[in-house]
Amino acid sequence: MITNKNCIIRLSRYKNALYRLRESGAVKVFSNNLADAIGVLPSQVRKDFSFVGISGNKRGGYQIDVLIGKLNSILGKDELQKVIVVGAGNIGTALMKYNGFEKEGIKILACFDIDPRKCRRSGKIPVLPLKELKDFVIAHKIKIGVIAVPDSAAQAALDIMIASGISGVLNFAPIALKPQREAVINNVNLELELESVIYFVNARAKTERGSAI
Amino acid sequence: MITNKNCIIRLSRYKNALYRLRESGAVKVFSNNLADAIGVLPSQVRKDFSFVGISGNKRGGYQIDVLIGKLNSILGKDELQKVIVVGAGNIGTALMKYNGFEKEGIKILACFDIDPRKCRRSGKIPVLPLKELKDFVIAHKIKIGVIAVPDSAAQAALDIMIASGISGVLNFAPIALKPQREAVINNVNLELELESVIYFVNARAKTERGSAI
DNA sequence: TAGATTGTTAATCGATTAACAATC
DNA sequence: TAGATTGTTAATCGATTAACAATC
Repeated sequence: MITNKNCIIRLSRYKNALYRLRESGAVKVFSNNLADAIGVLPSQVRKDFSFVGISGNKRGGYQIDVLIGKLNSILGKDELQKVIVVGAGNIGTALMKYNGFEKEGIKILACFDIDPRKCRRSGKIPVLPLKELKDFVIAHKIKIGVIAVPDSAAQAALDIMIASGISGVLNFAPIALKPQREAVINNVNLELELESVIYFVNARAKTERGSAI
Repeated sequence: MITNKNCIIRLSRYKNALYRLRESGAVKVFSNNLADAIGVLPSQVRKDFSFVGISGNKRGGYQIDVLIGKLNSILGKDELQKVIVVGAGNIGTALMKYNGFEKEGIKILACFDIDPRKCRRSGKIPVLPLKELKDFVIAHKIKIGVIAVPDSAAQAALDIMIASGISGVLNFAPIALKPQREAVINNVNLELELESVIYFVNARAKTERGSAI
């Protein structure tokens, strides 16, 4: 099994590039085309494919249709991926309104919030009371959830999610979560992402000033 | 100069942990305390400090106050970091409403949108017409910007930003951007982050089914 | 066949971890 | 002094890149 997150993300990028290539009329593709398309080396492409057991034709490259099919299967696009969001705040709402998930076969079935004033049963994606999370997740056999609650509520949210059978979490709370049993947790910390940009810009500015002397 | 983004992110985490330690009354700290606090090895802590020229006292650890000061200086917290956001959609709005930036010395001065209906001069953070971006960025000497516009508008947004003097960008558009001159670009792709969780959950499920046979 | 491309093995690179001499 | 901790050097690890035999 692959454990390299970068590899998975590249597989997604290959797939997106392949859709564009197919639309422009291409039928087959070589590792160097794909490499150019996403900005890596051809050997990286072949290595990634080798990791996940994708093979092409010596000298003949890869059939785009076949390749898209294989990548979709590997990335879990064969079936609809059902997701819930916990926390109907800014980030949670942004995710619910985001249109890009549908075309990727990802469907946010519901959002949950502890604040009854934020709950709305009507609407394309219902916002339900947190209490209902467990039954909902079990009923819909949901495995993936997003945590978009304040820091102080994040661990409790995770505990409920895990207890309900969720085993993969995308976490936006800037806090280290401890799952009660093994789970996939992917942390996205927007503050740190912005801080890292700030650091590198400032560092560059300092270096340039320094070297100008 | 450090080029390792992970290292910078750890420095931020050390700093946050140090604030907590100081609040609980601690005055000095050892590399293993910090390591425990953020979940890395003590040698990683010392290595990171060595990268950025932070030194402590042999046998005496590090003075928390001094250490916080040094980290803040390295991370650019000495001065207010002024940031603009381009795109007043879901993500842009979520960032504007997010309260965590202020305590980190990050201030979103304004948001810009091409759609005049989204513009509001009043309000804590004004939403201004995109046309005004250049003058605003020059007038306020802004170096950092966030791209939160749809894919199709992202490259144009970057071009305007770069032309206005911005040299660091946090980009939420799921597209590869090409800066017209050298710039720091940090891409956050929420879709890929979620897809990677989905992959690892599915992969684990498959492996477990496989190994159960 | 000659030439091009894959798939895999080997080399490189960068980051993390371990080890340990210096020293407080 | 003996013991503990730093700071740095060396070893390890994992991922990326290069090289090349296999082969279409």
